[in-house]
Amino acid sequence: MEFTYEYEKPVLAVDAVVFGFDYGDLKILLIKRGLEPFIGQWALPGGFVRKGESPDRAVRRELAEETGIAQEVFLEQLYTFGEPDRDPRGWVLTVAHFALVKLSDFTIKAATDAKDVQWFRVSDLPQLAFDHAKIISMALQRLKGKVRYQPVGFELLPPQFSLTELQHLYEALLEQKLDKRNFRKKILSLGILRETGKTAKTAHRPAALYEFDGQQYEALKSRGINFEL
Amino acid sequence: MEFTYEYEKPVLAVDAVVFGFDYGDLKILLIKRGLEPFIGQWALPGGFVRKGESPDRAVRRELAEETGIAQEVFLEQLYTFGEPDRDPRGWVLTVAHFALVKLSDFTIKAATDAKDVQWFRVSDLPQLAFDHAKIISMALQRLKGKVRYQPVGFELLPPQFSLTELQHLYEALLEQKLDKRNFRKKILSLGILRETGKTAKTAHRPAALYEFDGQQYEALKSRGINFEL
DNA sequence: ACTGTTAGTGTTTCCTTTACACTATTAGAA
DNA sequence: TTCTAATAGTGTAAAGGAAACACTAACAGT
Repeated sequence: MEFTYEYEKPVLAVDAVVFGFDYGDLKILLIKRGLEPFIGQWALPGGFVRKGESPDRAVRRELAEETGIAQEVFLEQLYTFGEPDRDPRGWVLTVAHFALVKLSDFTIKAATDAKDVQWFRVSDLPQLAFDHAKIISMALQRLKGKVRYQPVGFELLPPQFSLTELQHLYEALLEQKLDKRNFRKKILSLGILRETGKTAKTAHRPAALYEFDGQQYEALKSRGINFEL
Repeated sequence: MEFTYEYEKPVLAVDAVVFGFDYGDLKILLIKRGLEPFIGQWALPGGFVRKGESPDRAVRRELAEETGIAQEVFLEQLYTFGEPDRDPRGWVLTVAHFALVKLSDFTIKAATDAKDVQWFRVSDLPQLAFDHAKIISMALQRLKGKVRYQPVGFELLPPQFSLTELQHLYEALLEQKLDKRNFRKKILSLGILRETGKTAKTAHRPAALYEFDGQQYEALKSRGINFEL
């Protein structure tokens, strides 16, 4: 650090807004703080970055430690919050991320250790520590924007799903009802879905289950889509 | 800093990718480094964040100091680069921003002090210090994406401009030729332009000059546009 | 077999996007 | 003063994509 010794340094933290989708509701994973400040309040999962670690790696480590999310998840940097007074402990900068997970993959700690890790409906969030409400609000805005030109929504669904489920997800993200026939036409025309042949078992007509065609999906993700409905 | 003393801290820097537009070319403002490391090489304007300062404020201060850009400019956070080995001095995190400026506003230091502050065509950049090439590449990608759903391009033009100039700008940003008639139809239909009545003076038929309708423009910026051409 | 419940399917209308070529206006030169 | 060079400015038709809309199909459970 030979050229920079004159500058004071901030503490570096990361946070993650983890989105999940369940029975028609968009949800966020929160943790009840066990330490001061804001002890007992709900907060985003996250923590301090260690030396030699990139923010990205730090988030993944924290997610694994705090919530049991170890597998590969969609993770993207959101924004860096650096207002000098955002943390009562002093100068703490946080690089906020947002993640999309398939709730089916893990009923995680949120089930076992259910007291301090919990899913909350986006429409029904508790009071939050720090400036985390602001972070969540920005994450939501970003997710809603993203959905229109990238097929990210799929990251939130189980490996196999019905078109109706997919439609409910988009309706939740876009906050509007969609026409069933137009939606199916559009989605199928993207060419990223494959029929599995399986059907859901229900007390009524069973829905055909679909899955992604990995390659097509990747191609489309980089090329971008125009998803206006 | 009572709860966090156990963590090593990074040095915090900011950088700005400043875009300008001039005679059909998209340009970026670079500074020749006067200090080690990378002395004598071109780099993005930027510097260290001081305690009590937000990254946003730090960028504006650095821009004023290093390039003379004092006025209000469009400035947005781009991405935070935190790879542990990105700076030979040690752990230096940078919050990169991108800015759009009207070249007409200031022939700034880039003219007077021309040796160490200079505009470079995006298509013709020199070798860059640190990971600044990567930062620029991301800024370009972001700008190109943004142009499609926000009328940001206007930030790069002088207060009054002809439709042809505007079209050239969009062609440079989107990297494709546009049809003149369709372009004009689309732009005018947005309702954010106002004819000034003035004309450019040239050696041929003079073009009508337009300016923005401030309110309409703001409304549209927040609502977003769908600018596909 | 009947009921309740959700899955699944096509067509028409409208609007937006695209493709396309000639006339108008000025400065400057002859 | 006329002519030339250079860019500004203008409309329409065809095609493609989005939007609106209602009924039949399949299953579980009674």
